Amino acid sequence: MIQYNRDNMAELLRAHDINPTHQRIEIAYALFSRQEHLSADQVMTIVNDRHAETSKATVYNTLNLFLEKGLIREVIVDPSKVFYDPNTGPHHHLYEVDSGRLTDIMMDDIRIEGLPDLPAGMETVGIDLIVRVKHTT
Amino acid sequence: MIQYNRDNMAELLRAHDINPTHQRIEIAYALFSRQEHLSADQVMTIVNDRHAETSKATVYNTLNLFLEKGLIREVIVDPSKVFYDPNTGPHHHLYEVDSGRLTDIMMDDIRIEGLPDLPAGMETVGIDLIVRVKHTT
DNA sequence: CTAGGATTTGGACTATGTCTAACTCTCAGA
DNA sequence: TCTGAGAGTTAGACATAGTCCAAATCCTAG
Repeated sequence: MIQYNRDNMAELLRAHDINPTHQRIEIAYALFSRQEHLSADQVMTIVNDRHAETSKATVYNTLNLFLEKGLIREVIVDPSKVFYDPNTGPHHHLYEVDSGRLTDIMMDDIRIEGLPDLPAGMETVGIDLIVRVKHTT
Repeated sequence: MIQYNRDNMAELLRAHDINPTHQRIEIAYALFSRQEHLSADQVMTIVNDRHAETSKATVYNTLNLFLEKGLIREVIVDPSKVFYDPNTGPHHHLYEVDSGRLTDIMMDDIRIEGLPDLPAGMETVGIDLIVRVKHTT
């Protein structure tokens, strides 16, 4: 089990061709240390917990940079906000529609069969499987 | 093949326990006659094509009412807007990330196996499978 | 024709996310 | 040590999807 710290993060960023600045390290640390799905808003709250030091623009810039560089993945399940997922391996998602909680489903056992061939001239970017659940009251 | 017209729509609405008003009929007709995935914005443009006669508030009210009553389904693939799908049967979606086009995958042959059991006290609301593709070039 | 509930409306409002121009930081070179 | 250029950050204005609300309008039963 890897312990995440700021030094780790700097290496991780460099490995992805990202110049590791203070803000970027903090944002990466927020995501990777908790291995959770966070919205931009949540990232900003966490990073600015003690002293406000990172602006909204930087949070969005950074998350989009991380996306481009393949460091994180975005998960689109809620029309009102995007979640960012530090786990870029193949896996799927369980979304609790009433609480808004989003968790991983490990993919090892899931098989999707019978997908039709793609139209010519297209290639797959990704396959997202989202299981939406709610609490039975 | 069913021909969709305004009278059909009124019946359809009544069958779903919705009072068929002019605006609701027009909005339902826009969705069902073309069997396409439309955003709220597109619905509004279509309905107000000749003379502006339906307000933004009504479009949103109505789409949300249709959703509640199970007449249509929402498809969340793009962080910037929700699509509404008149096809409520079980099927999945193909999303062209570069063009923004969203189409159905009509295969009944798709099988998803190996899904883990749900945590106790939860029930499935729906399973969304989205295949994201882009044009090769 | 009328009253009252259902529906629609314009416009104000909220929230997520983008853009821009100014500012700051870093670091290589003199 | 100083300098300046490029990269990064910032506040705040802006864009846009969607919600909310009080007032106006539209049925429909009587």
